[in-house]
Amino acid sequence: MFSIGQLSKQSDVKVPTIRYYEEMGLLEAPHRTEGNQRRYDSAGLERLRFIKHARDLGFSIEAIASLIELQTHPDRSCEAANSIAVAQLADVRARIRRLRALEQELIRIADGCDGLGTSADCYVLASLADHALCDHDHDRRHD
Amino acid sequence: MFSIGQLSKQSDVKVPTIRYYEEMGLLEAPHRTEGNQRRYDSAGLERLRFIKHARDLGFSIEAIASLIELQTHPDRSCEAANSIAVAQLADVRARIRRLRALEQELIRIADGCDGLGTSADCYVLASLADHALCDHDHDRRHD
DNA sequence: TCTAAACTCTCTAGTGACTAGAGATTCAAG
DNA sequence: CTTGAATCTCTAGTCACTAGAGAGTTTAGA
Repeated sequence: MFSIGQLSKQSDVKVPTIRYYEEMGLLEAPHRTEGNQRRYDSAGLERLRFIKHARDLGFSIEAIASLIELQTHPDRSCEAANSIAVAQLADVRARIRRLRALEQELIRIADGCDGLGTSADCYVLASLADHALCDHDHDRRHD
Repeated sequence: MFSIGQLSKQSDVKVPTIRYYEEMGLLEAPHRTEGNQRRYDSAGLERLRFIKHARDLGFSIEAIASLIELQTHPDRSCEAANSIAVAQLADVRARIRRLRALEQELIRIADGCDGLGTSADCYVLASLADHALCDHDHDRRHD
């Protein structure tokens, strides 16, 4: 039996975050002591590690909830799990593409300025002021 | 003279976002009509485009505030502007690195599952449950 | 057994950069 | 002068936490 603090250490998830996951329905509410403190068993730890790993891979809480749903029904098809993973991969790849475009743009901007002049003729500031100095458009939504 | 709606169209920034930028101190509070509506001049539009462009490049509101500070003091050294841009570039590159690691991991996970089996022996779920199936560690903070 | 330190409880509020909506007012076109 | 679109302020919601207050509980040592 673990206290929430012990669970936190074993899983590398902070205590308030564990309570948050419980509130979000990702973690089952564990037993309580007479004094109302949470006590977890190893199943709880396993579940938390699953959540942590999925969060580290960038899955949303919602996606994780779906994955857990599947996990608790071993007889179901894993089609849904597969498509969640594939969607996550596509999302990561789209972010990488956008960030690479930003990287190019920022290289151009940063290289144009050595930081030695005055801000009146700073290429960084000029580039931001005048979109025409850009090579191409850039969208938002890169994070 | 533009209304906030016209400014919005010219800049491709939504109306509530313009008001938000004003509240955050990025945009000067413009003149008002007798009926209390905002009226902007072309300087306001220019400023807003600067902000939009910087946001598109991923600069934080705080970083943009610093850049604007510099912009309004043309005699100052642009060292700070340069280092903000360089820091932003470093940040983008760090994110790309993390996302690439995630991409590899997700490829491995998604490839291990064709979606045809049951969730009991789904490689996606197994991978998430058992961190040992991973090639390496992955951090959070990728977005 | 007592005490003190460490831990845990619930609750509220804050983060960043917006977005959504209510309800009231103002503007511009016909 | 009317009507409909635009604008105003204000509050609350988003996501995934994080921080802090103030009260109660557990545990290790004396």
